[in-house]
Amino acid sequence: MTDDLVLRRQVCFALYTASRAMVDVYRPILAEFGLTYPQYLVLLVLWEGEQEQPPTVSGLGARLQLDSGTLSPLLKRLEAAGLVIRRRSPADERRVAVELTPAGRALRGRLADVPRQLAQATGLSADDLVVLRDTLTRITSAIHQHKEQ
Amino acid sequence: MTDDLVLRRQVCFALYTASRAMVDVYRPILAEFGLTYPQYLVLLVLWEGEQEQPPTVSGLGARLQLDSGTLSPLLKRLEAAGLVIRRRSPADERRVAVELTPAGRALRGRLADVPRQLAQATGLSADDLVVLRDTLTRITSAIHQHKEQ
DNA sequence: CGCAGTTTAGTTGTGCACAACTAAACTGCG
DNA sequence: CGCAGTTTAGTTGTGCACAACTAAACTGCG
Repeated sequence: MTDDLVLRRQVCFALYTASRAMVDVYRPILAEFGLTYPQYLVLLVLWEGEQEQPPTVSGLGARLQLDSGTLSPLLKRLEAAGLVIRRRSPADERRVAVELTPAGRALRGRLADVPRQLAQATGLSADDLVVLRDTLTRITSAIHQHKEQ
Repeated sequence: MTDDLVLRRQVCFALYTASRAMVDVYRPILAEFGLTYPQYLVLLVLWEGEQEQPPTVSGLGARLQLDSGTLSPLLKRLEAAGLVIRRRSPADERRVAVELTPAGRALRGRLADVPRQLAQATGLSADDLVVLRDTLTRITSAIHQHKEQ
C-alpha cells in the first residue's frame, strides 16, 4: 500500500520538469537569434529537407507532432522575421509550402554549435544521452499506439 | 563530421515530444474532474503535505519549479473550482497560504488510480520507469547547477 | 528608529499548445 | 458530372510558462 500520489515518485513530473529545464537552457542561446525553441525545431526540419520538396504545414506538423493551430501563427512569425516564405501550392490551393529564405538558410551554420552546448548542460555522457533519447522515443510511440485503441 | 542538426538525433526533441505525449494521456482523464495537468501537480503537493503547515505560493513554486506568474492565475482557477482556499498570512501579509478545501481533499481518493493508468500507457516496466525518472531528475539538477555558473 | 534593500504575490504582455470550429479546395462514388 | 464527404490551413478561446515589472510588506544595518 505505498502511495503513488507523491510528487517525487512521478515519472511524468520528472519529464515535465526536465523538458522545461532543457528549454530554459535553449532560451538565452536562441534569443540571440530572435528564436524560440519551437521555431528552432521548425528550422531543423527545413534545414534537414533542403534537397527535397519544401514541406507543407501539415507535413511539418507530422514531423513535430504539432497541429495547424500551433504552427500557423508560429510560421507567420518566422515569415515576419524573414526566415521562411509560405506559398500556396498552385497544384492544390489548400496546401501551403514552407520554404527557407537565404537568411533562414544562413542561420544553420550560426547555430551549428547549439546541440553540443545543450549536451554539455545536461551533464550526461554521449552514450547516456543516446539511451535516454531512445527510451523517450519508445515511450512516445507506445503512448501513440495506446491512444489508437 | 556528422550533422547534429538533425531532428531525430536531438534528445531535447525526444524530451519535448514525450512530455507533451504524457500530458495528452492525462488530459482526458483529468478533464473528467475539470483539472489540467499543472493543476493536478499543485494538488499532489497539497495532498502530500496535509499534516504540515499549508504551503505558500512561493513554496509551491519551489516544489514545482513554477513562478508566481504561472501559479497566481492557476490558483485562482483552483479556488474558483472550490478545491483550494488562498489566505493571507496574518503574521506576514506578503505571504499567501494555499489550503485544500474538503472538496479538494476528497479528490485525492478519486484520482488514486491515475498513476497506474499513466504507467500502463507508457508501455515500460516499473523498473524501466524508475530508471527513466532518475535519469530525468539527474538531468534537471545538472541543468540547474549548470545555470549557477 | 528610519529607510535602503529585499521578499512576496500579483499583473502585463508574448508565445506556445490544443480543442473546437470555419471556409475553401479537392476527391471520388453514384 | 455533381455533390457528399474529406482534407487543408487558419481562427477563436482557454490555459499554461515565463520575462519584466509593480506594489505592498518586511528586515536589518547605520
